[in-house]
Amino acid sequence: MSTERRAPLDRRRVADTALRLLNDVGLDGLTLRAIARELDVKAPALYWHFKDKQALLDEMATEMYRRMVAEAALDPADTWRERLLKANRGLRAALLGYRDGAKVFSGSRFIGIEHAGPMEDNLRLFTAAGFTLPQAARALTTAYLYTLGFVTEEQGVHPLPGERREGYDMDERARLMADFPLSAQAGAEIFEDYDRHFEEGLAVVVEGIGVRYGVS
Amino acid sequence: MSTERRAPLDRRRVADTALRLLNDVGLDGLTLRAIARELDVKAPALYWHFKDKQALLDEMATEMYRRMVAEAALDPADTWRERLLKANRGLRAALLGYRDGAKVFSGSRFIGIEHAGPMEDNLRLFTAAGFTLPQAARALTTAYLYTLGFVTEEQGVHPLPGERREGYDMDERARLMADFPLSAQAGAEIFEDYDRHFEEGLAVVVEGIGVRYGVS
DNA sequence: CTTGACAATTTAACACCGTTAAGGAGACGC
DNA sequence: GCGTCTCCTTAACGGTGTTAAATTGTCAAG
Repeated sequence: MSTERRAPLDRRRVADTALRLLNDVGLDGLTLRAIARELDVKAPALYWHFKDKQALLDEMATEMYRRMVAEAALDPADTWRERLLKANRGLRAALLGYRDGAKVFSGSRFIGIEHAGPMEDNLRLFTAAGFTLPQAARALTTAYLYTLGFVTEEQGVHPLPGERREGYDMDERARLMADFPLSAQAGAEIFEDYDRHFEEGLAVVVEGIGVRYGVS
Repeated sequence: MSTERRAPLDRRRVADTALRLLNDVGLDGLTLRAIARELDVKAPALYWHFKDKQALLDEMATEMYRRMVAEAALDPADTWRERLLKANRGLRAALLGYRDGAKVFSGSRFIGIEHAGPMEDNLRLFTAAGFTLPQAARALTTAYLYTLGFVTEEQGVHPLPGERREGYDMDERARLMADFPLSAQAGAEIFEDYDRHFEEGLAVVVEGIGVRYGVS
């Protein structure tokens, strides 16, 4: 008689399912009822594991971070430049892995202290390379904020890699911009090849860090 | 008998009222019913002027932009460095002027082409300074994305200048971080003096642009 | 004047949302 | 066999964005 009882939920499993669902329905469609349905459970059951929806989103962001660090094995022999590039490329890739990933990430806070380990590694590497601690913190944060801003805008245009959001009619745009030739030309380029543009901006930031803090 | 009829609404007045209300109630509290109440009108009336709530938010973002450019009179004699600094300081100040300003701004799109004028000015100034057009576009965008990322995070901690959001208990943080001395020390500094940190990161970006594109 | 068209708004309703309160089923120690 | 604790369900509440239909005021044409 199939008295098999489903294993009880836990925070990680809920967050995992919610992250999977996120790619189908987006942040707007990510309702507690939809998540619960996916878990074969009713919505209020989630309140046993999370005090409110924000707590669930926090767990999701934390889970995203866990997967990110699990994927990018940091090489202790990295130069600070390599580390900065790898970390921010990895961050972008992780965020792009989920629809509205950047919004979820930047709208939430990590639970626990799991982020402190990699952070400590990075700070140690940077201070060893000649940065003072405040400089190291500023360098890492500045690059982090650039990446977050970049992906947030990117996902406004490309909800998932490959997909393009409606409302970006390039032909109409060109017509409206007739009186602004530079903007028209620049804009046409800006909305394409995000990979290259990300690298370009990241290189600018890295270069700026090296120059401003006198570290090579 | 006071047959005075209220002047009919228009998009700008609605956006203006909504922006004023935003500072009181935040993005979550900014409901159509609340905006309508403020305008002495019922919620569905707003649908005569906007096709949906996102269209209203787009108008709000556009209005924010209008006020920003109105405030920062651009000097055509600026060097590209001065222009980049002024523009991004102005952007940050404008976003900080509204609770959740960065979220509203980056979650919306401009209506019309009002942003093309200043953009054209900037591109002209940069190309005249020796940048190629793609370089100019990348330089401006990179700084813009840094600023947007910065203020987004900043407003996560300080909803309005001066106010501090709950849930950032620094003492408890210090205790949890006992095993990560560098992170603990860096974090303590990161969460303070946003003005200085913004300038620091912006200087890094500007410096990087100058070096990478070989313009001084 | 009356009539009709049009703009701007209200009233009423819908489906859905996050969240809470109360209770029930099963497992476990005493 | 009984109480306790965990985990979940059922039912409900107030609030949300949004739509359809009816209503009011304005103004031009006949």
